[in-house]
Amino acid sequence: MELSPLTEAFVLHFGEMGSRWGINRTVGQIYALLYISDRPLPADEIAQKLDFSRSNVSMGLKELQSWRLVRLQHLPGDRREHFSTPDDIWEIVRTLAEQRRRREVDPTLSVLRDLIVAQPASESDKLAQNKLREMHDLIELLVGWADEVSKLDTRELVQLLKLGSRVVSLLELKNRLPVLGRNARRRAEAAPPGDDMEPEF
Amino acid sequence: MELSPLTEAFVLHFGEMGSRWGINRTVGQIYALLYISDRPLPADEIAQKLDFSRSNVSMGLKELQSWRLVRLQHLPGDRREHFSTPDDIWEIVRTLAEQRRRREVDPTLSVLRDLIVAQPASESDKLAQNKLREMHDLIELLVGWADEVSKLDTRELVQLLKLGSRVVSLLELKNRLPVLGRNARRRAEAAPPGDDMEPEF
DNA sequence: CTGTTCTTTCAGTCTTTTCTGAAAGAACAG
DNA sequence: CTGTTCTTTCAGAAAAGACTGAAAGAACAG
Repeated sequence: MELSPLTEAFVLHFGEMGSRWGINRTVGQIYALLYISDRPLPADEIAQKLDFSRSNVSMGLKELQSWRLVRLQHLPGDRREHFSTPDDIWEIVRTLAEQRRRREVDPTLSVLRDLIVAQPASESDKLAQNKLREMHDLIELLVGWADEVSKLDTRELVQLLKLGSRVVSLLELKNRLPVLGRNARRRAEAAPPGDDMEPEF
Repeated sequence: MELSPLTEAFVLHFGEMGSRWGINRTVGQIYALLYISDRPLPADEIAQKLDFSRSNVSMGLKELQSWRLVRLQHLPGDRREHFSTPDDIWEIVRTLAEQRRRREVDPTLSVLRDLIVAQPASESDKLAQNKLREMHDLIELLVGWADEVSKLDTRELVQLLKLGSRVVSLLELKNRLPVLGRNARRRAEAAPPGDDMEPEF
């Protein structure tokens, strides 16, 4: 591996973490290298820097492309394909969330729904179905939230995250002054129609 | 596997998902079985139901205990140890988040910090350090947020999640009427000291 | 076309991880 | 103590997953 010690440390750690999150070590290292590089890299250079076979890199890049995590581009005067990560790290997070959802969360919700509506074969199946419903509702709540906030632009999202749990006191303010809250919200830009509070708030 | 079709389907899917999230399939299945069961199960019963060796179950339970995801209890008149998951699914989510953070996120932040303060060996190391700083700050923002909201009780948390991105309009209301917002917030219970808005809001 | 350069595929090998059975250890009832 | 029941450990077997080299495929310049 012919990398600066800094890059090497990052790449190795990231590969390790990847394998703990269900991503193969090689793929994690390739991604880390692309992320930390200041320019798009061609596959043969990745292979050489990480000391993997060229074919392994090809497969890793294929995997990363299927996750939409890397961009392919051609540089003038070079026939090779060059790969890079998005410049905006928030875009990476959004992509990751979106893909995990599509690949793992949605299929899980679908399985849970099927099992919840299935005819229970016993009393204990009925109890089990209650548990599954609880899990289903929780996951749906979380992905619903994720959907909502992923619509925000980065500035708003950061603001929201920085506010953290203190947002709850805003909520309480709103509950205490419902009329003011509503009117003010009507004035807010970008409020889509049908966006009213749910009854329980 | 001597399980009702419903349980079997759930256990198999959960095992599959586990392996995509860096959790071994067996461990995922054991957890799924404990979750869906309406009573604590002893290890030998798990082994028999899932058709694993008794020793495999022992190792799986050890793993789950190290994640604090299962509870061990003794039933009167039975010498065997019985295992169960918490009744409150939100507690499971909190534990999972806490443990992943302790095991993966914190070590990553620590590596990133080390690399960011290291002496760069080149111009390109300096650029790399900027990228690492960006990643570090993003992760810190996310875990800071997670810390904050995990302090909320379940009712508040659900309320917040249901509100989704609409919370942004509350934020905007607050920005527009800062004095009112502040006064109202002072009145809110459970507002810890030093809880003022950051200057940028 | 032809030759060159780059990319992908895949069968087989190698590595890592998971799983098992056997044996040792622990807890306790009698 | 002793025997019984339950649990853990661990070396090796089995399975899964990752990686490679060789060969085929694709893109294009001349």
